[in-house]
Amino acid sequence: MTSGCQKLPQPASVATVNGDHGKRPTIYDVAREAGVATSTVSRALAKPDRVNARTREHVLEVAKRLGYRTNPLARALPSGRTQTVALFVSDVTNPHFFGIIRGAEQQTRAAGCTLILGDTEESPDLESGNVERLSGSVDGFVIAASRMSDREIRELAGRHRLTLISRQVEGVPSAIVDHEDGTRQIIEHLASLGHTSVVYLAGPRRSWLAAKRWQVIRTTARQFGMSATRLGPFPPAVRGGAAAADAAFGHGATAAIAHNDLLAIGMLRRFAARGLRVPDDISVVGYDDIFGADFCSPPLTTLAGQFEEAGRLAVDLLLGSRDGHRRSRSASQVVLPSHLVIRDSTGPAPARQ
Amino acid sequence: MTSGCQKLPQPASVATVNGDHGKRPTIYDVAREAGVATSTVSRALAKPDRVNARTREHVLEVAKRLGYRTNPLARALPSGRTQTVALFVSDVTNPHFFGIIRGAEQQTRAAGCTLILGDTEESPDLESGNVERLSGSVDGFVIAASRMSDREIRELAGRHRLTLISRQVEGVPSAIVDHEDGTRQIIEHLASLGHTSVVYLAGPRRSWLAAKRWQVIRTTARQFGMSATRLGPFPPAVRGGAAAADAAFGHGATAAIAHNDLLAIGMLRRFAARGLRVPDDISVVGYDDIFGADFCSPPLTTLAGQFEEAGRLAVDLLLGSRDGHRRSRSASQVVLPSHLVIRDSTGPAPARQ
DNA sequence: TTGAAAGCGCTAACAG
DNA sequence: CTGTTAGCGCTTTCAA
Repeated sequence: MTSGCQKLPQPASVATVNGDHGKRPTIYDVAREAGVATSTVSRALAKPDRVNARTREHVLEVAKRLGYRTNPLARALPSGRTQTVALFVSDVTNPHFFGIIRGAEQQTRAAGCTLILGDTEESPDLESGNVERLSGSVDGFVIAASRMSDREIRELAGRHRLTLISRQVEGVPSAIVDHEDGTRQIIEHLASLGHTSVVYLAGPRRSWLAAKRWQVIRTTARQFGMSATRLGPFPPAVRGGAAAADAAFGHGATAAIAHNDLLAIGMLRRFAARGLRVPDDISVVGYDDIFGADFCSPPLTTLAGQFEEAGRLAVDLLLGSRDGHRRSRSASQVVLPSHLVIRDSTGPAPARQ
Repeated sequence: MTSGCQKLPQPASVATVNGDHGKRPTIYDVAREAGVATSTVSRALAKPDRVNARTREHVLEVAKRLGYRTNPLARALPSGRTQTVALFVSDVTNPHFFGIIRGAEQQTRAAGCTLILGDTEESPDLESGNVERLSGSVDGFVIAASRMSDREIRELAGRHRLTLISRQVEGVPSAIVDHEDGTRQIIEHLASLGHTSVVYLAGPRRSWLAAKRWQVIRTTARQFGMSATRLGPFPPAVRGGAAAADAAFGHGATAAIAHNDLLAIGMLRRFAARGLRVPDDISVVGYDDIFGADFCSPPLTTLAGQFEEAGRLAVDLLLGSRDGHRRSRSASQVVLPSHLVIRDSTGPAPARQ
């Protein structure tokens, strides 16, 4: 199973290009060439101000001449600091994570570190398994839309540096987009259009977001005198849309809130295929404002948020650049604003027949 | 600049959870506890068949009891093998790369390795810079849609293990989707619809694909008695579509081939905004069949390919699992089949006025 | 300010 | 089959 990574033929022309017998020069080579001790080379490279200016210049010059490149592994061994951060998402092909990935990548790079990306395929076991596997080669973890239980997360956070995206667990730093307030906005929007009955097409059973959203939909709907029903769970992907659409239609609601845009887009397609008009017959709302939400038919009303910023923040929290000073008792739980983007998939409730 | 990754506060309750003073047990701990030498522990872990069955059992049992986890850094230092592969894409937010990323991730994991993802932002310098930076922490590189020159790539391939996706360079292993034949299919399709004049909305100047495609469009169009014009370059993103659409319309062609689906979708939107009908007034074709190509308006005719497989293959080629035996003189250059997906954005050429 | 030397945790000869 | 002993390349006391 792990055999694939064993035999690695050398690059074709290694000897041709690299003069030094194909081996990278080490600080020993530099030290010898420069006539100083290895520790001096190490200092000149890592903490330039703790070395005489002239020797530093000299060492650096020699290092450059020899084409010296510091070996990150060797550097990491004593310190344990790998300058690497791992990001796990539940599905790399879900456009929802694009912004998160991009933001995390940017911030990681800005901090001089490297990002490792993992796909956990909606599986809590793959999440914890990956953490264990990479623990040791990574300085910390960012988990987006974790499917683990609060207990598992807290346990993991106790043993590893860990921050969360789109998930809140007490005592664990996190960055989320305000979907509670956002969900309220959705209900208000639907209420203002005269809808009195709404269904929520739920996401995965283990999704914390799905639970939270349903909770807010339920209580807010009640405030507005609307009936609310939860259907599902459905896979949070376009392919889940057919079943979701049929369920929503079967229920007879005039408005449907899908767990995410992928599901909503899938529903749109199914409605079209069945000859139902959106929003005339039924209104549809999604979450995330993903790529495509603006050009599907009809363009989707959806809750947008700063997910790229969430990615950046999560990395910041992990590396301590932002919350470093005020490390209060409770871990920082950042909530980013969200706003409802109203497009054409929502409209006035159809007149009661 | 690299300060962000320095100070890393320990996880909150490390002492609470971890009995051993918060330090991970090493093979020394296991060896002492098991009453054997460290080398025996090492063997029991790494090459189980080179150790007495009973001692192995014992060692493994002790290791588990102590919660031993092998330190990948320490393991990698002597061997230089990090069990890690880096994948660079020119833009992480381009859905085109989803399949590639997913395929590469899968195959890497299947080989017991870990994938590092990098965004090179369309910059050849970032590509080579990233390679240099990660060289040493990675066993090899996969670069998708490289913007480097052939010379640079060859030079890099000489010093590092490297495979390419969507790019062919002599002597460097690669996996591409057959866009030459695919482009031919596109032209044939347009010709069969009666189009006699086609424009190619070109991708980035440094894009090898863009150059290749134009070349095939040009020669094939001639064979079919069509006129072909290249316009651009345009940014290969939705936002590039407005300029591309205007240019295509201004040119007066009845068919437009966009460098990729992102650009094509952007064009579709611009045409709609300007009141032009697709395909009645102008036909539009894209490349990649990305997420969204099937539900934009109108759904896009585009060239589809097995990009996920390309991702898998590139990793395979890198790790040597597939081409290991037949390491012939010329590096393997795999070409995957492509096929034209005909949707509603192409139609009969408008009658000549 | 610089050098000598002892590791970081694991692997790989080389003996036994 | 198992133990001893060097390293891998870099950092880091501790002296000088």
